[in-house]
Amino acid sequence: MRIVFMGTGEFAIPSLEQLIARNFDILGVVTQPDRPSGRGKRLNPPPVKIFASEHDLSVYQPEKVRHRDFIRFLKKLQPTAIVVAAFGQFLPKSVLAIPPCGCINAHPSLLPKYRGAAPIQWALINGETETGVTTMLLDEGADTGDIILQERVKIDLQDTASTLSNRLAHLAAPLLIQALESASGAAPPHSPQIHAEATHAPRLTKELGQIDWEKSADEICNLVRGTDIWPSAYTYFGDNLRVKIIDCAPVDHANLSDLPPGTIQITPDKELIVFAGRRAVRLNHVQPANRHKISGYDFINGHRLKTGDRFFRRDI
RNA sequence: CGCAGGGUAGAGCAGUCUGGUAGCUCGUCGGGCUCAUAACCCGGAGGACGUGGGUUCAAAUCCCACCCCUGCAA
Repeated sequence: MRIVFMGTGEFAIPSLEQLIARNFDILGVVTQPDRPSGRGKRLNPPPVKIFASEHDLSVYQPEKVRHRDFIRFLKKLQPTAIVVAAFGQFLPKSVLAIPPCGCINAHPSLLPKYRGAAPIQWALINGETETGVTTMLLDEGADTGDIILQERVKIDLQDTASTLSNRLAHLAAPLLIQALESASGAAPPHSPQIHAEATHAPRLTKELGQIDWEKSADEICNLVRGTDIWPSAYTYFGDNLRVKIIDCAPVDHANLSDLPPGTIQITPDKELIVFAGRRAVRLNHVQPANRHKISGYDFINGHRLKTGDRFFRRDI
C-alpha cells in the first residue's frame, strides 16, 4: 500500500513507526517547515522530521500543502492513502481527492467530542474520566469527517497532558493500521459523526494557565494536569514572583473556615497547602520563574513561607 | 547575534549596588527535655562563593572572557 504520511508533533511518531514496522510503502513524509524555537531562537526541525530522517524517509516541508506545485507533486506520488496525525495544516479538497482510499486521520478524542487543537488538554481540564482515539476520514471541516474506528481509554487521576498524550499516541498507531487494512481499493467503512453532540477544544492560551484560587481544588488540579505541556498552571507570590505549579493534589483540610482562597498553610510536617474555593490543594512541586523545579518543602524553606502568606492573581 | 533571571555547605535561598576573615530556613551528626514525637532546647561537622584572567593592601562583591542552568518569546 502506497502511503504518504503527514505529521509534525510527537503524537504522530508512534504511528509513523508502526507504518514502517508493518512495511507499508511510505512514499514520503510531509511535515511543517523548521521554525525558530527554543532559547536562542535557532531554527529547529519538528519531531517527525527528525524521526523520518533517521529512518531514511523522504521528508517534504511545504509552507502550505495547498500550494499548486505541491498538490501536483502529491498527485505524481500516486498514494493509495494519506495518513495524517498531529500535522497542523488543513488539507484542501484537491488534496483530499487524491488518494483512492482517502485521507485517514487519528484524533485524540472520542469524536464528535473535543474537536480542535487541544482535545487531550481540555479533556483533563474538564475532569473527564474517559477519552479515546478516533480514526476518521478527513473532510474539509475541522475534525468533522466520518468516523472509521474509535477506541476508549480511562483517564487516570495521575494523568497529565503529557502522559495521556503519550498513551493515546501509542493507541492511535494500531488504530490507523487497522483502518488502513480495512480499506481495499476504496475508503474503509465509515459513518458520519453526530454533529449535534460536538464540543470544541480550542488551542490553549497563556492566560488560561493562571490559577483562580476561588475555584475548587479539583478544578485547579485538573488545570494543572491539563496544561503541563503548555502553558502550565501558574500563580504569583511575594514581589510578583511567578510560580508554576508542577504537581498538586486536592486535600481536605479541617479549618478552612475564614481564610480566603489563595492563603497558604504550612502543616506540621511542612506540607504546602493552599486554600481553594472549595477544599484545599497540596502543592507537591513548584517552579519559581527562572528556577528549577523544586518540592513544596524546598519552596517553604527557601522563601521562608509562613502560614497566612498568600498566592494571588495578577492581571496581565 | 530574540528578551531576561540564575550558578554561595547535602537542599532551597540571602549577601553583590555602598569590596574588609560567609549567613538564613532546613537537613545531617552528637547531646538534652519528654510517656513519646515530625515539636522544643544546647552543641558540632560541612563552602575552592560555576571556571579562567584582571584591578586592589584586600574580591562572593568591581572589570573582561568562557562554561552550565532556567523563565519568556517562538
